[in-house]
Order: sequence, then structure tokens, then C-alpha cells
Amino acid sequence: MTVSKTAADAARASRPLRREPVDPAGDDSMLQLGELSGLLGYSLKRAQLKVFEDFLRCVAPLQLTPAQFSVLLLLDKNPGRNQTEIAATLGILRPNFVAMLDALESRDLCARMRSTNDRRSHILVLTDKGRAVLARAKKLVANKHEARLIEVLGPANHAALLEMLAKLAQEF
Amino acid sequence: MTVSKTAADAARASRPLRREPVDPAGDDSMLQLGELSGLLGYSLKRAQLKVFEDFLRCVAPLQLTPAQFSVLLLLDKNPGRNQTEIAATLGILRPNFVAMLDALESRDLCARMRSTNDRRSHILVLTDKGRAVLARAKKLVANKHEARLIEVLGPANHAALLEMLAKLAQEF
DNA sequence: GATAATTGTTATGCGGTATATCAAATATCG
DNA sequence: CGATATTTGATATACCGCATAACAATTATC
Repeated sequence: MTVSKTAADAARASRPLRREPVDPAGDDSMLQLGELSGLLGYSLKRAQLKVFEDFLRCVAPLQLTPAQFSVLLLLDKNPGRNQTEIAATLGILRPNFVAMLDALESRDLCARMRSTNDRRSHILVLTDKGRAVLARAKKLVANKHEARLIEVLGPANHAALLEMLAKLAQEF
Repeated sequence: MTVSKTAADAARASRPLRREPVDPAGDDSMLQLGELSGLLGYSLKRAQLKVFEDFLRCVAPLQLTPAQFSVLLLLDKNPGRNQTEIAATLGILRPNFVAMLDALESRDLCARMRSTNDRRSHILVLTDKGRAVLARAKKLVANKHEARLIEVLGPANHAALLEMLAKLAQEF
């Protein structure tokens, strides 16, 4: 037998030959996830759904979705911007942002003002009510939602998780 | 003045008074994300979209979505199961699983077989073609998709990320 | 054996996302 | 200047993911 090393051989050799985690196979009515539990995208999506669900619960008294909350946050931090700029920053397409703003404006949380410089664009502003709702939402999010996340993960892990997700969202 | 300590006082005191990260404020055309970058759900969703996008690109030659890939994986690991069981494990509602199976079956990747025990249920099986496609998909996912993730994050971080996401997906 | 529960299915609606298109306003360039 | 191109907000539309109600066939329960 020769000593030829194929790519597969090399890969196998370089791997620390870890034992398969054989998912705990509890109940026989519980299916085996197999390599699904190692798929980052799979866990990512499931975690995202859970986190959004908790967000909605925590901020339910104010009737704000995560997307709406992010719009209010952005308007507060970036006064004087128009629809195109806000939408683009959030990864929302302009056509889809129209109905979103309609909903917020109909609740008197923000307003569109025609720009004097460029009469095509609408300058977006938070109303007083919008600022008040945002302030209350921030407290609910911090004290109920994020607090629970930090509790479950631990502060250090929470920070590390945030950093990794930001890296993925950027340079991937 | 008394020495009463409110909950807010305690929280403020226990916090290591960290400096605000003042997002790098580069270009003046770039908007300030503000506390948005600290919102886990926000980064979670953006990262998830990027990861799914990369998955689709890597496995494009086989024309498989993440959801379809997860179904094939589950069928392979759990032979003899019916639609209800597979769908429930993946968090897919039975009505929505029907069209998904139709698509896979029309491509001859899997098949429904009437159970002899319970003639209501359909036992799901991978076809030979389904097994072949799954095998190729696994390689693409491991060598292109997950490999890139591990490269960007580093192996240790990748493992830590996976663990934290799994924890969130479970006990949250 | 009558009633209830389960399985797969269809129909349907809602929200998120994507593209094409339009009128008004502005920018560009000959 | 004036013709053309671009930008902005908006509408219409379509597709996908996700959710509920309802149904026929089959099986379970009592």
C-alpha cells in the first residue's frame, strides 16, 4: 500500500476526530436532528424567531414591531433625513417603506415634512408622542427584553454574541 | 440626604460605566445606528439573512433552499416518519408542508408511501436521487458555506456562537 | 357502534419582500 | 437656456413564509 494522501485523507487527518454528539435521543417520539444542529443558519433562524417573539411580548403594551421600533430609533438619532435614507439604512425597499410610514404617521408617532431644499423628498420627524412612545419602548426593551437575554446568556456571552452577529451582518 | 438605594441606582452603580461606542460616524451620508447596534434581535435578523443568502449561493447548483435541505437531512436521519412528525420537528405547519413535499416529490427527491399500519399517514422516504443530491449538498454546505463561516469567525467563536444560538432557540 | 381525534389536504388571508412603473421635482449637460 | 436623465415618493403587483379554518378519510375511544 502506498502512502498517497488525498485531500479527503488530509481533511480527515487534520480534524481532531471529535465524537459525534449523537443528539440525546431521549423519547423515541423525538426525531434526530443530526447535522441540522450544526448548521449555523438553522440555529440562527430559530433563535431569531424566538427573540422577535419575546420582543413583541415585551413591547406589546405599545403595539410596536421590531421594524417599527427600529424606525423610531433611527428617526430619533438622525433628524432631518428623508424616506430613502432611513429605509436604505434599515435595508427596507422604498416602496415597502411607504406603508410602514403611513402606519406610524396615522398613529401620530412621526410626520412627513416637505423639504424646502428639495421639494421631492419628505423630511421625517418624530412627533412629541413619537418621542414619548420611543422612550417608553426603550425602557421596556432594556428592562424586559434585553435583560432576559442577558440573564439567559450571561453578560459576557451576550456581548460576545452581539459582536459575532455584527461581524456576520457586515463582512459576510 | 438619605442613603436609600433604588433599583435604578443599583443598576447604574453596578454597571462598569462604559463609554458610549459612538458608532464610527464616518461619512456624513452614513446614518447613526445608535442603540440599534446593541439590539440583539436586529443583528440576529441581519446576520440570518446574510447567512441564508450565502447558503443559497453555495448550494445553488443543486437548487435547494435551506428549508428543503433541512427536510432532506431529517428524512435521511429519520426513516419511516410521516408528514406530521417531520413538519413538527422543523417547526413547519402541516398545511404548509404539503406544497413543500409536492415540490421535492415532483423532483423525485423523496416519495410519500401510504403506511400499512395507519392508512391515513404518509411515510416519507428519500429516493436514490434524493440521497445523491443530499450527499452533494452536504459537501457544498460543509466545504463552501460552513467553511466560510468558520473562516470569518474563527473555529472557537463559531462553536461558541452555535452553542449560544442553540440555547436561545431552546430555552427562550 | 356512535362519537371523538388524527392525517393529509385545500382554501384563504396576512405580512414581508421584490420589481416595474409613474408623476413631480431636480440635476446634468449640450 | 432647454432637452434629457436622475431622483423621490408612491402605486400596483407578485411571490413567499406563515397562520387559521374547514374537509374527507381513517383510526381511536368509550
